[in-house]
Parts: sequence; C-alpha cells; structure tokens
Amino acid sequence: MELDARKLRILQAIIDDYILTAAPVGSRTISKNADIGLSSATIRNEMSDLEEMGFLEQPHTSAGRVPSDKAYRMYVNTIMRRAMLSGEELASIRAHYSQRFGDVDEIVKQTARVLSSVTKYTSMVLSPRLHAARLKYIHLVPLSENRALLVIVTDAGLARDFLIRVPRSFDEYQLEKLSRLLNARLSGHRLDEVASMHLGELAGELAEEKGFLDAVLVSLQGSIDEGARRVELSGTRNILNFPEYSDVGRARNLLSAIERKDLLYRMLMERGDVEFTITIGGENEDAGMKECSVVTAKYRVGDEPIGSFGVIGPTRMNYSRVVAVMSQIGLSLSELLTNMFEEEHGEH
Amino acid sequence: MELDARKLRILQAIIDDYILTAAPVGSRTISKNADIGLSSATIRNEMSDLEEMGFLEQPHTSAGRVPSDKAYRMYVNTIMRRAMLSGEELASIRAHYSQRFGDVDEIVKQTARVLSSVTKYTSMVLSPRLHAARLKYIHLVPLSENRALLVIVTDAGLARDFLIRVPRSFDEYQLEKLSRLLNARLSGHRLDEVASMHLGELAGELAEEKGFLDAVLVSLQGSIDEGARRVELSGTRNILNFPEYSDVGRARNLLSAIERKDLLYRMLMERGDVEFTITIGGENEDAGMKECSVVTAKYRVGDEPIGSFGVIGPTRMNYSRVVAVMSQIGLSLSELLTNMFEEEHGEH
DNA sequence: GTTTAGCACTCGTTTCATGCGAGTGCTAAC
DNA sequence: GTTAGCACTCGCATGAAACGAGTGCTAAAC
Repeated sequence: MELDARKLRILQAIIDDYILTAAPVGSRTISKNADIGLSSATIRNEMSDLEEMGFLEQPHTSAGRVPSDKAYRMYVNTIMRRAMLSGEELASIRAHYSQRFGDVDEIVKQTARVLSSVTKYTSMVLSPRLHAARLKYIHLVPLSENRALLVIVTDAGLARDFLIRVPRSFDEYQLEKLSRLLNARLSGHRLDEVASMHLGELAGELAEEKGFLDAVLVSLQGSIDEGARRVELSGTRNILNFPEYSDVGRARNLLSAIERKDLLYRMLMERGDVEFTITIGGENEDAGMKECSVVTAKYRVGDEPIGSFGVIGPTRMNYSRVVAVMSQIGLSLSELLTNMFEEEHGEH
Repeated sequence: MELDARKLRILQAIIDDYILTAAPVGSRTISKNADIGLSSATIRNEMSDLEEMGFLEQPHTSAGRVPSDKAYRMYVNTIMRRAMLSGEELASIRAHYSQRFGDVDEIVKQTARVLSSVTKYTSMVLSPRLHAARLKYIHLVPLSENRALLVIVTDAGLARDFLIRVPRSFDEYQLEKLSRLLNARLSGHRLDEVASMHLGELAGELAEEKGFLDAVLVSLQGSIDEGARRVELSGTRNILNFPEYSDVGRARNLLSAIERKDLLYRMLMERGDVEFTITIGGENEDAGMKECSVVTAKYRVGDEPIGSFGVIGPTRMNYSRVVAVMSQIGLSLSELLTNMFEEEHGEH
C-alpha cells in the first residue's frame, strides 16, 4: 500500500488534532475539517489503511485513533513546515536577551527559563564547551602546605577552578614563579591545545617539577572534560500539565529520568553535526522517556558549535512550533555569546 | 479541657500510625495498640475531646481521624524524641562523606544527594556564605578594552568571579599593578570586612582610580551577597511517592514552589539562631507549601554557622527520624568543611 | 471504481442503586 | 470512669443499565 497525497493529508489532520486535544481522533472529526471534504466513511477506510501501515494506533476498538511514533517521525521528516513565531513571541524572546548579563552561567540559566516559558515544555541547556576557548589567565593560589587552587580564565570571561595537590617541596614563591611561567607559555592558546600539550614542550624549563606539571595538565584537561559541563533545567513542573502525565506513576518515571543529569547530558551530547535532533518516543534509550520526545539544537560562537539546548515534552508535542522557537532562541543566544566572545578577539 | 498524659499518649499513637500509613486512624486501631490498654469506646471519647481541642480532624463523619498541623506542632515541640539512627544508616552517611572532594560545590551536591536518598524526601542544601571566609587571592584579568574579570579565592578554596567594567584609561599593565596592590592590602582579611571597607582606606595610594575601585568593592560585596548563594536540590521525584500527592494538581503546586529557588532560599535563610527549624503545613508562607513541612538545620565551619540545608515532605513526615538524619549529616558535613578550612589556618 | 449513506456492533464511560464496612456517637450497664 | 452494644453515617466497591463515540461492513449512488 502506498502513502499517497490524500492519506498524507488525512494523517496530518489527525496529528494536528491530536497534538491539540490529546484525545483519540475519530473519522467524523476529520471529515468535518473543511479542506478535506470527504465523508467520515471514506476517512474510516483511509484510517484503517493508515493503521495497517503502522501510522495510527487504536487504544481499543471503538475509540478514535492515535498517531504512532512512526507517524510523528514521518511528520517531522517530511510534512512539517517550520511555524512562524508571532510578533509577541519574537519580541518576548528578544526582550529576555536584552538585559545585561554578568557571566555565561547567567545566560545559560536565562535561556533555560525563556525556553520553558515560551514552549510550556520542560527545557534544558548544556553549558558551553571550552575546547575552543582561549586561555587568558592561569594562576596557582596556594591554600595550605600541600594544596593549591588552580584558577583559569578564558577569553570569553569564563573562570574555572580546581583543587590540586602540591608537593611539600613547593613553597609559595615557587608556585608564584610557576604561575608566571604557565601564563607566559599557555595564555592565548586554545584550551584543547593546552590540555593535550606534550609535557616535553613545557618541561624543558621546568624539568624537576615534571610530576607536578602533570597534575596541572590533568586539571586543565578537566576544564574541557565533558563531565564538567552543567545541565541547567527549567519548567520541570510543566510535565504535570499534560494529560499523558496525569498518571502519577508515569509522571514519576519521567521525573526520575529528568533528575538524572547524566542522562540529559548524554541526550544533549550524542548528536552528530545536524542543527536539530528530534527523538521521538520509543527512539529514546531510557525507559522513563519512551513516552516523550526530545528536541535539541546547537548554539554557537561565531561558526563554532559550543553547546546545545533542548526541550522535553509529550510525543504529541508541537514540533513545528518548538523548532521555530528553538531556532529563534538559538539565534539570539549565539548572537549574544558571539558578541561577548568576539569582543575579546577584537583587541588582538 | 486539659491535655492530660493519657490524651497525649493516644495522640502520639495516632500520629505515629498516621505517619506510617497516611490513612485516617480509627479508634479500634489505637485500642489494639498493646501499651494503651483501653477499649475503642474510651478511645473514641478521648478522640472526640482531642478533635474539640483542635488536635485532630475528621475528613468526614465515619472516617477515622487525622492529626492537624497543631498536633504536629505539639508533637514536635513536646513529645518528640530524637530517633536513633541504625548502624547501617550511620555507616551509609559516613561512607558518602569519605570520598575525596574536589571543591565545596561538590560537597554541597553530595550532601543534597545523601539527604534525599536517606530520608526519601526532597532535600535542599544552601551553599555556604562567604562572610567569614578570608580573602586569599584577588586578581583582575583584562578581557577586552573595557572589561575585566575580577577573580577572588577564599582560604577555603572557594573561587568566585565577576565581570567588571574597566575605564578605557586603564591598560593591562595598570590592572596588573592594581591587582598586586589589592592583594597586598586585602588578602588575609575576612570578606565581610573587605566588602564594607571604607574606600578612603584604600584610596590613599590610588586616589585617581577611585571610581574604578568602587566598582571592585561592589563586586566584592556581590561575593558575600546572599543572592549569590545557590540552592542545590535533590530527590524532587520523591514527592510523587506520597499518597498526599497522588493528586496531580497538588503535586504541580508543590513542584512549582520547589522550582522557585528564591522561595527555597528564603526558607533556608529566614531563620534565627536555633539549630533546627521545623515549619509545619499552614505555617509555610507559600500557598503551594501549605500542605507540607520543611525542616532545616545549619552547618558550620568551626563554631561559625555558614550555611543550612533542609528537607521538604508531607506534614506527616517522620520528624524524629528526619531530625536524627539531619543532625548526623550536619555533623559529618561540618566536620568535613571544618577540616578543609582549618587546614588552611594551620599554616599561619 | 470510488465515495457515501446506513446500520449493526463494540466498548469505554457515566450514572445510579445497592450493599458493605470502617468508624462514629450515644446510651446504659458495669 | 470504663466498656459493651447498637443505631447511624458515609465513602467506596460492585454491578447493571443507558449512553455515545466510533468502528467496520454492505449496498447503493456517483
């Protein structure tokens, strides 16, 4: 059987209706739809075909039909047109980004907030990766006899710090000297270059401190370590607005999954080089998310993708609107960060 | 009417049972309780009295009775004995604190996790205040022509950073010089001293940079600004385990409240100098929390309270166990932080 | 051949009556 | 003061009946 134009139109109508109402869609509902112009009986035949083809499911005989994951997948891949945002929405997003931000973390938080408040789903934002950032400043602050804090600052104004063991033989003065040396040698380089830097390159002048230098490099690796990136959540409560989660057991499962930051992190990371990823229902690995969909997108500094953000909602989420909103937020966010970042390079 | 010893015993039995079962308690249930030894009829009379006194409520005629907020308040104030933790629980808590921690933020997160996993309620931990911390290191890192990052490190190894405007007249060299001066003048002092430091004290040698120095001091104030403290949450999903939140609407209200960090922050802050605070049901200000209780406690470095943590659960929470658990966690946490902190002072 | 009207049938949901049982309050006896 | 006994209340579970949204099939219409 073939999915001809008419079947497609009907399927789309069903999906549109279901996204809106969350209730199984009957043949009459569709036949009343003006731009279809077919009787309910015809629709029934078509729906029966669509069910056979795996696009529709019947919760039980004599209920209407519900789109399957396969239908959403098809919808997303071929039918969906990106929605236009209303002027208000656009203005609201822009407004949220027009304030002054103290640092990148604040921007990340704000993005999560905007995303959940505009979409009404649950949102998550992964903090930027630091690989491409350039080291601006590095310093070892002695804390006690055998511990110091390694502080680094990137050119985008992101600071990170690491507790680090110091050999007893090192005194404050030596740490200070080492800090100055590290600064001279490392600042201006990309963090991923620095982290993978061959020890020999540094050790020449600092032969006897080799072991300790090693520890410093490990910490620097930690700074671009993916594990160090945070996932900022917002709008968790929104999941309880959807009838699919009026069952507490289900809600608990999803909430448990959402609380597992490592899981969200993986969803935001494990993506190729496409702009958007849409993971629908059963396509999700985690059992708690088999009944919801996740949309993720990237944000950039200049042309370089440095992070991603996403939305979690029921499989019947309004994909086209979500994509439109995320697209706009991605733009605003990337622009903001790029300005912040480029401003630095301007001075070179 | 007076609350004599027998009424008290009966009330306690009712509360104990209700905490366990979440179901209205009937007179027969109590009369079967070995160490009461009264017939159900007698219990009924007493329960009727207790209801009249406001300690019990009846969801409807011919249901059992449910303790009121007033009963919990009385229970907490006068009847409650602190529970003993089992050896396992004690060991589990200790084990969670025996690992190596990279920094204070990690400890805060871990504390939230332990607290929710041991109590099975939702937990929150407020990050430490920095007032009493001593400034170890301060540096201005130039980012662009007119912006710099102010980085500070406390003696406990906590780093904070602030984006700051720099007058165009300042070049990198001057910033470096200023950094050195600030270090010399400020390090070793408590942050609250530094933040409230009179400008004149500093300005002497730096008269012409007065405006900029001002900005630096404002940032330093920001570091001890209460708004800068974070609330770490854990075990949010636990609220869905309780029958009182099997109603999705209620769950959503509570979840909304829990998502409002400013609210949690206030609950963790607005406390006098008592060790524990227990806020029961209607005593909570926020509407979403009128049906749950919050227990908070302090943690310290040495003798100085520097932060607090808490548990959110249904009003029928197991107060005595929660207090016992929090007491132990408070000890472990304070000990850990004190060691971290004292280690620093050891070197003076 | 496609479309549609018509109709019997299915099945979840709502409604209502009924009975059960947990629990109460009151009274009278101990 | 305590308790046994009993009538009474009321939520809840059970089951029957009616409802209605929706289906699938058939036969007629286009």
